[in-house]
Parts: sequence; C-alpha cells; structure tokens
Amino acid sequence: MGDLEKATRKAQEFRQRERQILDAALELFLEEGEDRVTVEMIADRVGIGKGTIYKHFETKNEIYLLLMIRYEEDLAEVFKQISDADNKERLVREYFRFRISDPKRYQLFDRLENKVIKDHALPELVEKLHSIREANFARLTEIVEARVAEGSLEEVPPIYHICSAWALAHGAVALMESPFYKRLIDDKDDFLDFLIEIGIRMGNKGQRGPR
Amino acid sequence: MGDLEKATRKAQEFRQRERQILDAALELFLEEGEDRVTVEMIADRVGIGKGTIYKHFETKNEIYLLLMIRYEEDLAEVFKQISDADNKERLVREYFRFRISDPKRYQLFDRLENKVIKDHALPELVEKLHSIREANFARLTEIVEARVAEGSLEEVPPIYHICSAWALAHGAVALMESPFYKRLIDDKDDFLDFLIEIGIRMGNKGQRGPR
Amino acid sequence: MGDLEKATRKAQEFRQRERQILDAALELFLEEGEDRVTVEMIADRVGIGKGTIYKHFETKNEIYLLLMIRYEEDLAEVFKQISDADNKERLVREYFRFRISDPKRYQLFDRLENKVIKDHALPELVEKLHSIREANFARLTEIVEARVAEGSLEEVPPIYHICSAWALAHGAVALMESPFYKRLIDDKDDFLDFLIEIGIRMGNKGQRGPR
Amino acid sequence: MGDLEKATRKAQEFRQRERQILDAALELFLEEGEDRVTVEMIADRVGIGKGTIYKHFETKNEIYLLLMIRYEEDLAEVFKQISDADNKERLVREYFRFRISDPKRYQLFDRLENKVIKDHALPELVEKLHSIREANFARLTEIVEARVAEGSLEEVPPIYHICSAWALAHGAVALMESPFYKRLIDDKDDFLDFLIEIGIRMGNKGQRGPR
DNA sequence: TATGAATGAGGCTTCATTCAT
DNA sequence: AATGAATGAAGCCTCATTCAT
Repeated sequence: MGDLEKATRKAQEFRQRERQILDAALELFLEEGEDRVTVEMIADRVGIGKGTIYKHFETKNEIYLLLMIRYEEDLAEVFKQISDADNKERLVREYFRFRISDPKRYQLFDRLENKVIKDHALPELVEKLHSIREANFARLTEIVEARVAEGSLEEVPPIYHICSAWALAHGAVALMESPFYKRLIDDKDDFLDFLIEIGIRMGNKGQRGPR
Repeated sequence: MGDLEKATRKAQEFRQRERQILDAALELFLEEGEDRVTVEMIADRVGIGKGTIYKHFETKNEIYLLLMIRYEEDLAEVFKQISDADNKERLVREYFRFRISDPKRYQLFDRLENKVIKDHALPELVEKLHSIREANFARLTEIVEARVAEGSLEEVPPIYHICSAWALAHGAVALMESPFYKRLIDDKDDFLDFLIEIGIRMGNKGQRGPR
Repeated sequence: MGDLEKATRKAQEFRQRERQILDAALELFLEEGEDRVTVEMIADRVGIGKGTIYKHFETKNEIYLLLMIRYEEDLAEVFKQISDADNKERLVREYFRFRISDPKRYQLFDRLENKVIKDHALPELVEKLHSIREANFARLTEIVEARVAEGSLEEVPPIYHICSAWALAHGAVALMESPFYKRLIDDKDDFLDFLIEIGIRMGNKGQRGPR
Repeated sequence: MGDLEKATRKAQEFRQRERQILDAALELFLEEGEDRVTVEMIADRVGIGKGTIYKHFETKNEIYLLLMIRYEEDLAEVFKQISDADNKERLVREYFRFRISDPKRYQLFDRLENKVIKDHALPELVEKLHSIREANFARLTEIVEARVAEGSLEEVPPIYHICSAWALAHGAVALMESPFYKRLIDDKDDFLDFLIEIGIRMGNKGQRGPR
C-alpha cells in the first residue's frame, strides 16, 4: 500500500471515529438528557478513552454544536429533495414529517441551542449553523413567494407563512413528547393528520376576513 | 398578644417567606437560566441564609415544581375569568395572550418539566401539577364540546382542537424567544395578529374537505 | 452569650481558618514546590474538605496572591521598624537580613509573581500588591534622598541605589538556595558578612571615578 | 553514494534535527513560559511529529536539561574568549553582558534548574551540567586568585568575589525582567552602567575598613 | 427557627507518554 | 525512523445538601 493510500485510510478512519463519537453522544443525549451525559460516558460507549474525544472536539459544547449542524444539514437535504416544482402540500407534509419523525432529537437541539447561545460558546460554529438555516429559509421563501404570486396564499410577508408553519410543527413536537399530553390522545396518527391538514390550509387565501 | 395570635402571625410570616423565595427563584431562573442559579444566589436575593431555604423546601427540585404549579394555577385563573358564556374567539385570544405574554417564563417551565420528570423527583407534586392541568383541560373540553355541538367546530375529539391550539401557542412562544427567528420578523405585533387569526380559525368547520 | 458576641466569634473563627489555609499552603509550597501542591493537599493538611478552601478563596491563584501580599506587608513592617532617624547601614543590614532569612519563601514569591502576571489573574490583587510595594519604595526613597543630600551617597537617582541593593539581595538569595553554589561556600555567615559590607558601601560617594 | 557515506549523512541529519528541536523548544519556552509549552507545540514548530521528539529525547525533562547544558557551554565559551591576560574589568563586564543580554533565557534556566532538581530527574545529566559549571568556576578562580595575589582584590576566598559578582548579575537580571521594577527606571542603560561599575569595584582592596 | 461553614462527589479539560503502523 | 491517535491520571472548580450552633 502506498503512503498516500495509507494516509488517506488513516484520515478516513479518523473521520469515522468522529462520526462514532457524535453518534454515541447523540444516542446518550437522547436517552439520558444532555446534562446527565458526561464526556466519559460518551467515550465509554464508543469504547475509547476520554482523552481521545478531545482530539476530535475542543469542548463538550463543540459536540453539541456539531450535532446541531448535522441536524440542520439533514433538514436542508429534505428541502433539496422537494424540488421547486412541488406543491405546497407536499412541502408542509414533508417538513412536519421530518420534525415529528424524531421529536426527541428535535427538542434536544432546541434545548442545546439555548444553552450554547447563553454560553456564548463557539461563535463561529453558531454562525455556521445559522447560515445553513438561513439558506434553508431562502429556499422556503422562494417557494412561498411563488404560491403567493399565483394567488393561493394570503399576501403577507412570506416569512409569516414560514414561521407559522414552523410554530405549529414546533408545538406539535412538544405535544408528542409531553407525557401529559400524550396520554390525552388516543389515536396519535389520526391527530397528526388533523394537525397536518391545519398546517396545509394555514394561511391559504380566503381563510381570513379583511384586516 | 396571645400565644395563639403570635403563632398565627409566625405561620403567616413563614408563608410570606416561602413566597419571597419562590419569587426570587423565578426571577433568577428567568434572568440567568435555571442551571446557572445556585441555591445560595436565591437565598442572597431574598436576604436570608441558604439553610433557611431548606426549611421551606426539601430540594431545589421542589422549588421547580412549586413554581410550575403556581404557573398552572395562574392559567386556571385565566380560564375561570372566561366564563362558559364566552365565545371561542375570546378564549383562544386570551390563551395566546397568556402564553405569549411571558414567553421566557413559559419556556422555563417547559424545560423544568422535562428535567423534573426525568429525575422522577417529587412524584406527588408532579401528580398535583398534572391534576390541576387536567382540571383546566376539563374546562376547555366543555367549551369546545359546546362549539362542536353548535356546529361551529369540526367534529373531531375536542382534545384535537385543544391540542392544536396548544401546539400553535407553544410554537409561537418558541418563535418569539428564538434569536434566530426574532430577527426575521420586522413587525412582531402584526405577525402575532396573523398567528392568532390562524389559531381562531384553526379547526373551524368547513375548512377541510371530506376526509 | 449574646448574638453579637456569637457572630463575632464566628467571624473570628472564619478568619482563623483563612490563616490556617494560607499557612498550610505556604508550608506545602515551600516543601514541595507550588506546582506539585494540589488544592486537595492543602485541604488535607488543614484537615478540612476541598470545597471549604473555595469558601475562602476564589481560585488557587488567589491563594498565591494573598500569600505574596502577606510577605510584602511583612517587609513594610521591617521598614516601619527602622525609623527615619536610622542610618543607612542599619537599613541595608535589616533589608538583607529579611530577604535572606527565608530565601525559599522569597524565591517562591518571585516565581509566583511571574506566574500570576502571566496568567493575568486577579488584576485587582496584583494592583494591591504593587501599591504596597510602592509605598515601601516611597519610604526607601526618602531615606536614600536624605543620604544623597547629606553627601554620603553618590548623586544618581535614588532608585539606582535602591535597585542595586535589591539586585544584590535578590542574587544573594538565589545563591543561598542554589545547591550548586551552596557547596562552594564553606562559611556561609562569613560570606554573608562580606556581601552585606558590599551592599552597604555600594554606591557610596567617592567610590567611582568620573563618568 | 556508499552505504557508509549514507549512514554518516543520516547520522548528521539526526543531529541536525536534534538541534532544531532544542531551538524550537527554547524559543517556545521563552515566548510562552515552559509550563504552557506542550511537546506537541514543539513538534509543530519544527514541523515533525510528536513521536519523533521521543526518538531524540527520553522525556521533556531531558530537553530542559540539554538546553541548560547548552547555555552553560555558551558561558564557557565566553570565558575562553577572555584570555588570562585580560584584566578583571573586562571579565566582569563580559560576564554581566552575557547574563543580561538575554535575561529571559537566563531566568528560564534558573527556573528549570529548580524544577529538574526537585524532580530528581536525569541525575547523570544534572551531573554533567554541574561539572561544566565547575570547570567554568575553576577558570574564574584562577583569574581571581591572580588578582588577589597582585593585591588588587581583597584577600578573601576567591569564591567570595565570584559569588558576589554572580549574585549582583543574577539580581540585575531579575530587575530587568520584573515589570514592577522596570517601570521605575527611566534610563535602563544608564542604570546598567551604574550597576556594572559597582560590580567592577565590588571587593576591590581598600574598599572596606578592617573587619 | 435561622444560619452559613463544611462537605465531597462529580464534571470538564490537559498533556506527557506509549505504541501500532 | 517517523508518525500521531490513543490513553488516563491528575488537577481545578462547582454546588446541592447537611448539620452544629
């Protein structure tokens, strides 16, 4: 094996380990709650030493952030899948599906974001996270603008439509996770259908009287 | 002053102190984030000794819970104000207003609930919290059932209507607090109006095609 | 015992404990070298818990600094003893004696100062330390100025005389502590007499040719 | 190229690398303080791997020691330059110049010596260091003895003269490096002249009354 | 009852050194 | 010979809770 090849392999293994650590961290955060998870626990789950983690990440906060970025990138992927030709209905549906498909994960990142922002930690990474999110938003805005132009959505700033969908999805997630609310709903899927319908219709033209 | 009188006064002062502690704790939790607030900080703000706090509350978790219960009771008060005679619109409006009026507080309790539940702490108090909430729900359910009966709301289980309103309000709160989304919306009040309108219309009969 | 009395006693005991910690820390630093001494070791020597130390001092650096300030105050005491009426000889002698009497301590603080300054730690305390030192210097400067005025010291800025004495004392201390040099000198006291004589004569008028 | 030649070259390169490492280490120790410099930082500056450093030196302590020996050898060079024919003045001047020319370096080694000795590390190397220093001393002693014999220096053990010069130089270095003292002296060069004059006269015959 | 000094488990992070490739 | 990923002991500091006064 050539030196170059060897180096490439090493680099790949290194990347691979990074992924392992992030995966293990995410698992543990979801299982136990991020505050209860120590760096040592993450290392143990991967089967490596505590110090090794710090070869890959500067601080625990960086792990948080990287995980959040991964999530945001996954969301970008979802948006990319839904080509511009698609209709709004499909978009809202996919968006809800993505959010609700793993509500624990979603809520974890919601908590983490607040934590990380309060710590003023890793501002460059926070910036990166936000810029990915902004790109996602730009894409959404385009789609919404087209709908507004064709007259199927009410003429308010596109961001209103986006944010209200975001809010409903966010709330739906919290609902699905709250042990209190969970026990009030018998047929979860049926309820989700109901919610998604609301999401789809929300902001459609002609739903509101004159302001 | 008689002994009895004296004892009564003492008991009152004790109650009073308890309130002071809870108020100070809430203030600090909101200002700094609950993780950064130590029991000592709370005692300092009240101007008492750290040990005294433990004469009133068994653990820090109990403070969390008591605060949450207070919040839920405040919400009950809101519902009580809105007599059964009231229309749905007013109810939704007040509900949103209450939630959004102090989003930080709302989010704090959302976080605390998850934390406390994960700790399996103070199950009796958690039970109490939930029973208050259930009472609130019962009241809401009645109102909604009436609307459904009169034909203005779609015929799905009342809980669907309640939960979707809850979800939207919950999401709206998160939106208002997220630094990322905050900067995307210029006219906050205008957007909230938009959202509340959606909340009001949400689930109205005739908004959905046949399932 | 009255409440006031009790409070006073408590406060005294608290002070006393602070002294104990500082004493133990100094002992250990001298015995083992500051880098080898952990906060836990200090606590063990005092016979208290690790956490207690942090009730008295914010960081390990603060312990360093407080110790240094104590030393500088002791030196101020030496200067105060030597009233202005005294002659230069006595002053130099006492100064050397103080420095050399505990060279390990002196060197410890020399090291600590560099360390603390590099850390940019506790700037207010560093400031305090320096202001004490400055007061000591002001006192010295007065004495030296008087000698210069009466013609017994060479007419250079008073600080020159002070600094050269400081330098010789500083070097003498290092000499006394260096295992290498220690073994070269048989009669330590005799050599110190020699050095002190040099210190006394150093800078006397008429010792130097025209510049 | 023959095998021998090749081996020789390899050996030379190895030597060369060793020098590079020591140079980089010295630079970093001076810039950042030895405690803040990790082995990795040294490797990075040289542009080699961390492991390679351990092919050349057993431990970090060995690097310290080798650097100290180099410094002592440089000093030996200074003494060699000043042939026996030279006068005392020139010697003292050169000695001061050497010490003061790079006070940070001097102080670094002073610190390192204490550290290394406390660790009881690498006793053979410590021994080597001391023997070089002893040789330097022997040379100095000869010179001083000649001066004493010719009557220009006071009749005390030669080591007294040497040690007092050492002490003054050592103190001068500390002075030059102390941020506190630095700001008290306006004209550094003028003051150094003053100090060197003292160093030259120090211990001259006729400077002291009868003991 | 009120106090606050004392506790110590536990978390994060650092870094000299090892060792398989 | 050179590498650098991996290690884990060790250090500093936090803070909920206890308990003697």
